[in-house]
Order: sequence, then structure tokens, then C-alpha cells
Amino acid sequence: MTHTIAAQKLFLYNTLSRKKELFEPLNPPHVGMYVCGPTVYGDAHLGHARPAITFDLVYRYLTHLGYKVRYVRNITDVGHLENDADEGEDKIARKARLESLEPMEIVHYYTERYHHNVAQLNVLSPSIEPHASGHIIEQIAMVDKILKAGFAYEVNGSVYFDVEKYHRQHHYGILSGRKIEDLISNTRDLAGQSEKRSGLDFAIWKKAEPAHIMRWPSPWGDGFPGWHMECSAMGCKYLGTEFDIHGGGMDLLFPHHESEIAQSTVANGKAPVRYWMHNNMITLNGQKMGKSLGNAMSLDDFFAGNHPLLERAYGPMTIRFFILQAQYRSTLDFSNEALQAAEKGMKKLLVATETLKKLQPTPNVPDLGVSNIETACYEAMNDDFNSPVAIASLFEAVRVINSVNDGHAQINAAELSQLTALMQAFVFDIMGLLPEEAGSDHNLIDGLMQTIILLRQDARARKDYATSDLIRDRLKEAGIELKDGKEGTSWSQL
RNA sequence: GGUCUCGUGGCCGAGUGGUUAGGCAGCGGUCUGCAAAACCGUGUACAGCGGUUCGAAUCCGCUCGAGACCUCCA
Repeated sequence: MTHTIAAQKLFLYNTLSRKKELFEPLNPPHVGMYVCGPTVYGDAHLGHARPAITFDLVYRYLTHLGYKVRYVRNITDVGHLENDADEGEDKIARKARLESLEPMEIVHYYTERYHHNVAQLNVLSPSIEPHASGHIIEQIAMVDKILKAGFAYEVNGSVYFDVEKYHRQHHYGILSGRKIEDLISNTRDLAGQSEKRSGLDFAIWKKAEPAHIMRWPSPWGDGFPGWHMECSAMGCKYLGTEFDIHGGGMDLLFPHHESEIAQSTVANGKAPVRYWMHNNMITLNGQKMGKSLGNAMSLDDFFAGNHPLLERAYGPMTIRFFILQAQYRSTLDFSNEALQAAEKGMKKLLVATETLKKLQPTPNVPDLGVSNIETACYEAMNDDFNSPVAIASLFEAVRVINSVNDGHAQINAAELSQLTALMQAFVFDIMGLLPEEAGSDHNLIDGLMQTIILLRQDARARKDYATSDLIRDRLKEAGIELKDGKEGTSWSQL
């Protein structure tokens, strides 16, 4: 078999080194992967689909190669402040206040909606999905460790990480490439309002004001953990003090991931992550799509076509394919034209997988080059998950399938089974595309259609084209397309 | 202002020293009663200017343009 760990050398781009590196897990065949999940205070938008699908692809491909992946994707439900400089209101708490709900009602509601959306995108469920609010004890323990190590200080019930002290012994900026001198000079002056010794410092535990609902007792009084703490604490709990892959959006690179490294390094005595992976943003008219920018398009709106910029609705698989047609480290600009092109291309690919099932092998015919296509698919994926190049190769396979189906080429039995396995692996298992839902009443419709087709056949035999065209046109209006092929007429839903 | 990334044909999007990316759209052909689908063929693409090189979209420099991060964001 070609798709084994031993046979494939996987290179991935490590943000830490800014280079593509050979992937060598700490404890093969096990792989630990942590990905920053959503803060559940609002509906998931197109931007959330990017990391969900990107790391779903990583998860699926690693699994395909034979790795045993423990995939942890968290739910942020506490500590993520609205404005910050570590001064704003908690995002969840704010939403709860605005809607007069318990914070956990907000969390539950949006978590379920997130789950529903990513399931629509055929994103596999992670191995573990920890909530920040369920790991307060672990976070307190970590804050305590950092304090004891001397890299944090308590002020008035809050605990802050001392970035400058950390930087004297380690390297703050190792991930983002930032220079601490620049950071110091660029940090907003808080005009002495802050308890922090330096604007660079960040809260790892925050005192809860009396009105603050989301609060837990701690050695420093009632409060809540700082946002960066959760990933450090939960990553460590489920994947160990050092694990293989940490993923997330590029916008989390600084300060979130940089601070995670600092916290974990101090608490555990070593850098937590070997390979950092960051997906790029989805843009709208060239500008990043983001909640705070007010240009986010929710996934529900997308699937329903309810947005002024949408010419019509797009299915979840169209969005998945659209995202996979760009390499995850490139920005991807939204447009109706691009989405419609993606939709057509995907349909062509999926139809070919159906056509493939009907192909018959021919004895003693030369190879059509399926092995080359297979090799190209693996090489693309091994090159930092280059899904667009892999998809380009799959279209080569589509050409082969259709040529055989049209009788322009013949395929031998060995290649036919190789091709079948290849398409199953890459289209469905790795890319995670789903065939169009046939619907539970497909058999009923097919029965009706066969009758209609028979009647139309009769009309055509009599050269009564007015009738045959009327049938075809009316069906098209109803969403069913007829195609007259050599071996009779077939139908498909538009 | 600082740090960084990017600018590829009508649209999207790979490639990163010499060799076809691919999809969508367009054009021509085959097939078809006509279509659709499919197949075959078809595009003086690499922001501009200069440099390195036998050779640059690919390396270097400058110019212009766009974006990201530096504050919450996937």
C-alpha cells in the first residue's frame, strides 16, 4: 500500500521556523493536535469554516496515512474579553447581559449551533472538545505554577504575566517574529490606569468585579482565567507538556499563541508545541471577514442565501470545496463568481465518482496512468497539504473516467480498482466531500421518471419533438434535468 | 509609525531559475433531431522599472498597489 506512514514523507509549514519541515511526531504512530476553536458568543461565520475545514483536512489526511490522531479542539466560553487591554467585559457575559440569559445558556446555544454548522460542512468531530469553563482548576494550577516560577505577579486579585522578565531568559516573539523592543514602543499607553507593570503583560487570572457573573474562587479571590490560559492548560492536560501540532487562524498568532508558548514554557519547563500551523483569512472584497469588522457572513445565511452580497444560496459542500481549492496559507477572497465555479467543478468531480461505478474493465489494455495521478495526489498533500494541487490531479482522474465512459479509452481491471480506491480515498475520505443527498424518496422519483422517460422515448420515436421538448423543458423547470445518451436517457436533480 | 505577507490570463487559484497546473467562463470541433453532459483542440498570464544569469513569473534592488498583525476576531 502506498498510503502508509513509512511510504509518505509529509512536509508541513511550521510557523516557528517559517519553513516547510518533515513531519516527525514525538511518539509515532500517535499524533497530538490542538486547534483553537470558536468563542461561542455568536453564530459561526464563513471565517470559522476555514480553520474547521483546514484542520479537518489535516486530521483526515494524517488518519489516512495511518497515524492515530488525538485531535483536541476547544470551546472558548470564558475569559475572552470584549475590548481588552485586559479591561473589557467578557464576551460571553456581555451577550448574556444583553439577552438576559445565564452565560451558560449562551454558551450552550451557540455551541450547538456551531456543531450543527460544522457537521453540515462534513467536518469530523474532534477526539476531545474541552470547554474552558470546565477546566478552571487546571488553569488556576497553571497560574499558580507561573507565579511560583516567578514570571507573574499579583495585583489586587489579578495575576499578570511578566513578559519582559520572561524575555530576559526566553524569547518572547519566537513565533510571531516580533521584536520586544518594537512591542514596547508600540504598546498603547494606558495612562497609568492599568495595574500592569508593562503594557506588554497580559492577565492570566482576572479579578471579578462584583457585577461579574462568571466567577470562580481562587487563591487570589473570585475571578476568571485570562483568555490565553485555557489553551495552555487544556493542551497540556490532554496532549501532554509537549505535543505535535497546534493550529489556529493567523489572527491568533499574536498575541494568543505567542503568549501560550510563554505560559507553557514557564509552567512546564519546555516549549509546548513542535509544529505550529496557521490558516489564512477569508476576505470579502479584499478585506478580512471578521465579526468586529461587521462584514461577517454567517454560515446559516450562506446556506440560505440570506445576505445582500449573495446572489443565491450555496450548499455546505460548495463552501468546503471552495475552501479546499485554495491552499490554507493563502488568503481566499469571496465572490459569487468563484463560488459558482467551485460548485460546478465539484459537481463534475462528484458525478465522475458515480460514473466510475458503472465502468467495466477491458482485458489486456495498456495502463492509462492512474499510478501517476495517485502519486501526484500524495505529493501534493505531502507538500504542506496542498489540496488545490491534489484536486487538480483528481480532475485528471475525472478525465480518465469520462473518457472510458465515452468509449474513447479502455481501462484494465487493475487500474479500475486502483482508480476506485483513489477516488474513494481522496474525494471522500481526505477531502471530505459528500455526494449530493439523493433523498429518501429517490426511488419513488426514479420510478416516476422512468415512466416519463419511456413516454418521451415514444414521442421521440415518432419524431414528435414538440412533445419531447415540452417534457424536458417542464422537468427542467421542476428541477430535473434529462440527458439523452447513447444508452438511453438519464435524469438528475439540478 | 513598526513588523510581515502578497500582486499570475475574463474570474478563482497552483507553481518559485529552463519543461502543460487545475477549475469556471469563452471560442472551434466530435456526438445529438435540437439540447445537456462528456471528449478533443484552443489563451503572446505572471504589477512596473532596473539588475544578476546562457536563460527569471520564479533570485536581488527600487517604485506602485493591496492586505494582515501590532487591540477582541478563525
